[in-house]
Amino acid sequence: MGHRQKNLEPLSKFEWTIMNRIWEKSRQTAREVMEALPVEHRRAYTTIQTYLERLVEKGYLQKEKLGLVNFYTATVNRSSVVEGATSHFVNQVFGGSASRLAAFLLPNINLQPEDILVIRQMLKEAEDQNG
Amino acid sequence: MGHRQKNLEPLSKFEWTIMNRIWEKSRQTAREVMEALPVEHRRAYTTIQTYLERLVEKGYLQKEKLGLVNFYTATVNRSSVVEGATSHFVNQVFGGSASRLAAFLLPNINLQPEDILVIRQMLKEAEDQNG
DNA sequence: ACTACTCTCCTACAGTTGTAGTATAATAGC
DNA sequence: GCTATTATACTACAACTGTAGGAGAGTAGT
Repeated sequence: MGHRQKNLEPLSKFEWTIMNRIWEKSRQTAREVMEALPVEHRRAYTTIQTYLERLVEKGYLQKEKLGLVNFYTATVNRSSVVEGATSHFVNQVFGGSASRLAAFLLPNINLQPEDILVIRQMLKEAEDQNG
Repeated sequence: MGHRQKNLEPLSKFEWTIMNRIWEKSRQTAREVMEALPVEHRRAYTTIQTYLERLVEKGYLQKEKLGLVNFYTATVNRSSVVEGATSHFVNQVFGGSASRLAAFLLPNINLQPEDILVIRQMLKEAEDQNG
């Protein structure tokens, strides 16, 4: 499954929450991140700061100070991180077999008719590629 | 997506490794678990013991002492734990949308022709169920 | 100039995870 | 009966994760 350019420590639970926000909005301050969090993820302002700093140390974010305020931007793109996390998850839980994951998922989720169409289309493409 | 009967702490990385073995073989001793680990997961004997004890505390395993030796068995079945972990993962990484996960997976994995057949069949069933 | 606000930076601390040593008890071989 | 082996129970400890308080600096209002 593809590649990761850097060798970053995996994201923890709450770090994902933060990163998701930053990927969505690109340039963010601590306050902006904090205010965007849904109620169940509300934390003290300095807690958000701590996470942002740790994410800089881990190499996921870049910090830029404008005037008083720090602005944070992602240094890695979301899809490469998602890819790493997914393949790690598939290894851990499904012994590396993504089709076992698929087999598990499909009967358990509520697919909308349009999801089904999309997936059919992708299957077709996968098939054509393999000849 | 289904339900979990108990409210267990999530498994950590190495705990998954251990649990996978126990689910596969049912009743296991520390030594058996240890010897089954592939080279890259080799750990000291007492490390394995520590993990087994923690898994008992967390409620995933049950311990039974026969003579000197402790035997460990799973108290929860694999698929319910897998289900919990999968839905947690999907929430964290794909904002709760399993079809986004599917959309991500399909182009990135190498599906065998028979996997494709199986998935088509499951899609059909999903479709029939929704009417 | 004083006050209130808000930001950063530094420090702290408990819980979890990864890792294993040590003391002690039972057992098997000689 | 002594010795080597092996299992358990207990203890330890560093790194990482979740959480936040306090000190100090800049800024806006009065």
